[in-house]
Amino acid sequence: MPTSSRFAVAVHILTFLAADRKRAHRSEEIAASVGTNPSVVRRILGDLARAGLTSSQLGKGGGALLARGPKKISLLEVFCAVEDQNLIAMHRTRPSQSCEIGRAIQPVLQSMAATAEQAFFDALEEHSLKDVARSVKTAAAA
Amino acid sequence: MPTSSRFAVAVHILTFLAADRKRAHRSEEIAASVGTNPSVVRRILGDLARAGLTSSQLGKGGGALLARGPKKISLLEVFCAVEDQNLIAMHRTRPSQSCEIGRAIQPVLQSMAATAEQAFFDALEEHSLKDVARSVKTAAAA
DNA sequence: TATGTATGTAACAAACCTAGTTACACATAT
DNA sequence: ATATGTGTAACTAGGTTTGTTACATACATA
Repeated sequence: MPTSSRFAVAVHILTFLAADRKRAHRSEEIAASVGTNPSVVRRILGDLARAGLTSSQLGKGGGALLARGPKKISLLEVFCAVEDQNLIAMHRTRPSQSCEIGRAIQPVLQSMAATAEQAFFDALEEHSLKDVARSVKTAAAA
Repeated sequence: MPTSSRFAVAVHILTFLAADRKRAHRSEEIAASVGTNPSVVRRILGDLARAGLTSSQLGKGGGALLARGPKKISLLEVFCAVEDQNLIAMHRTRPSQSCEIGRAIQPVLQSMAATAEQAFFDALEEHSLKDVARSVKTAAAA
């Protein structure tokens, strides 16, 4: 169950920045494209900056900039910057420790979940922001 | 972000059933192992039964049973039975349709998300309930 | 240096989802 | 008939996400 849309918004923001790297873009400008509030954009830009994917300039003419070329930004990096990396959650309550299954199930599940999560991450790593930007441009031209 | 623990609970329930297929197990008995309320177990058993993974018997001596051998139940089936299959959510609000990026980003993202989700599913499919049951038994013996 | 601009972040509300709880109708074995 | 156990609805409490507002701070520029 996908509860957060932060990854989608983050990729949108980065694609927006990638489309014109000549100047900084204000959160207000980006928010208009995303269809949300500038503050929401700044919140996510905060995560992206902390992950080293963007930088920001204050004051007049300021805004957000891509910190490196879109070819060098993978979707995995974006995902890790803004989303919880646990795709599979364990029990909310602790299983009975007096039951053999209750005692042993979580580590077993964790390790199997880890292989699936790793496969997911590996696939995300295959796509770069450049790929997204290119596909968007192609779709827009059609 | 993993908001639901249904998959973990479902696997726990099925592992419990797999450990003793000779008789039906009551939701109360299973709930004690999981550490939750019998009604929560019955709710998830309902999903599992709808997916054809378990069956239930009413009345005295009743309870839940595995509908087939644990070797023939993959974790992917369990996941699909109880969880939303979209690991990556799109924007909550609709992006600006007057912006090229806003118009094109979602299908592009969807298709890239689909490859990552597929990789996740493929990995889950590699593990059967039997694998889980075996690992749990091994861990319990140690 | 003063001014205007844009960010970063906190605080709060609204909407939504999950899991726990209770209750009860219905099916089934004995 | 009776006791047992499921299936499901309804409700609550708790947590999370996003939208919104507000404001201190940093920076460019005149």
